Amino acid sequence: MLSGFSYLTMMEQKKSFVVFWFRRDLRLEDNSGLAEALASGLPVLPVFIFDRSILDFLKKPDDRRVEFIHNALNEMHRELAAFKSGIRFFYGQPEEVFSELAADPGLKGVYTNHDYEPYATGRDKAVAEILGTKGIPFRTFKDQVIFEKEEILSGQGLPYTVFTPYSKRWKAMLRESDYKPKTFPAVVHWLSWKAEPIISLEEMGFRSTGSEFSPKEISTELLRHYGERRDFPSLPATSRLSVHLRFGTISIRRCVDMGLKNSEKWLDELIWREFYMQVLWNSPQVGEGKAFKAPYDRIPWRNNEDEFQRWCEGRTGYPIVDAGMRELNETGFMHNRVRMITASFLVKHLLIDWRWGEAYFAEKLLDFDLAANNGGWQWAAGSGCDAAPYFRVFNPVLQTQKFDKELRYIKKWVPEYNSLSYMQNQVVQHEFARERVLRVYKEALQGA
DNA sequence: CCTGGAGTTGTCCTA
DNA sequence: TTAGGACAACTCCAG
Repeated sequence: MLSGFSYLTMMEQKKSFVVFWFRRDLRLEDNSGLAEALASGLPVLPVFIFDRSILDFLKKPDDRRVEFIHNALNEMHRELAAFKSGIRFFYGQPEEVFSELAADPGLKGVYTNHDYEPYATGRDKAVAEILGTKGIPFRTFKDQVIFEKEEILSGQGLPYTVFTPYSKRWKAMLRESDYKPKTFPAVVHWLSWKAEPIISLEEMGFRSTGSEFSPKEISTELLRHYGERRDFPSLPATSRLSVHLRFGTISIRRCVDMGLKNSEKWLDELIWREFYMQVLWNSPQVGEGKAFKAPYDRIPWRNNEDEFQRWCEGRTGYPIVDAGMRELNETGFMHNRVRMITASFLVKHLLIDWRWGEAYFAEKLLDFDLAANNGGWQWAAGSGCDAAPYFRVFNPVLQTQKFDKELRYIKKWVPEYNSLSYMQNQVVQHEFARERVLRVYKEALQGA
């Protein structure tokens, strides 16, 4: 669906312009590629493509992520109206879109930010080739991370596979680098054109869920207490910025600045994000269903469908596990501590393949990010890069005593936690499951 | 090449 | 009641 494009072609034929292509960087401020496009001196036409090959893959019409993206774009679209401009929206395949765009002799370049996932790199390569045949430069920039790809290497020149030395090196490099916000030139030229309203969710087969999105402000007060409060799921003590970092509605440079000033612990979380991104970049097989540590692919998973269903729906009979799954199902978010508990439970207590859990989280999480989700699941399963040792089995009861002693979180999501029928219906007994997983892992990994 | 310290988030048993 | 070690070695990484 490329309608409306011919108007632009006719109007702009005489005039040179460049395109800025938004993807995971849905903001106008401190946006590397956008700042570069504006610095080109030519009028900038902002473009967004609702990518059919991604949208057609999504299962449900009420997808919170599509709605989030839609909202973020609409906001920028309205801001750009003040400049008599707006985002040019497309609904289709990126290759098709750029074949059409490249037909305009006025197009002098396409600017965008680096996107590191396997699908994205393939897509960008194809787009670069299409543009290349017309002699149109495709210029891409680092924006969503401080350090990317192979910028952080060990003394042996290899990518790190252990977090702590990686983070030390990351912090040392930060001290010598310029991570300041990318500012616009004094005079900016947006392409002036008669922009149309954003394509509706309904036109693309989606509908609004009415979800409320977390604010993208960071409270310095929250960050100052982050280290000591972040593990308690009943407290509003985490930043809730994961979704904004996922879609680029907030700048990583601004976050790092806040972390440096207010919370080393939170800064570490931002470094974890980059750590897992570089793991995926340097070991792309982890994104294709492979265990980072190959011997872990020998584990004979039980993969009981009924038990998996109970885990998905929050009916395991373990209140802290069920609370987490219900929070996820109802809101598209789950507190970090509870992500670990639910993941450990699926993999260790139920002996279900971590890929099943990874796929379920991928479908449900508003802040879903391939690198972080895969890294987290492989960490929980023990199969990952810098994984938890396999004999570390979370005890749901002890975790509750430590992190939800007053049962506030549990009562919110599992009000029937105290009923006899609920308590008598545990999917598996902890002691039994613990001994079973230790035995199965040990046997599978023997001689590895 | 060698050396040695260290490794996100835990649990359980023993003394 | 509480502190310490086992759990499993292994590999990473800096010096």
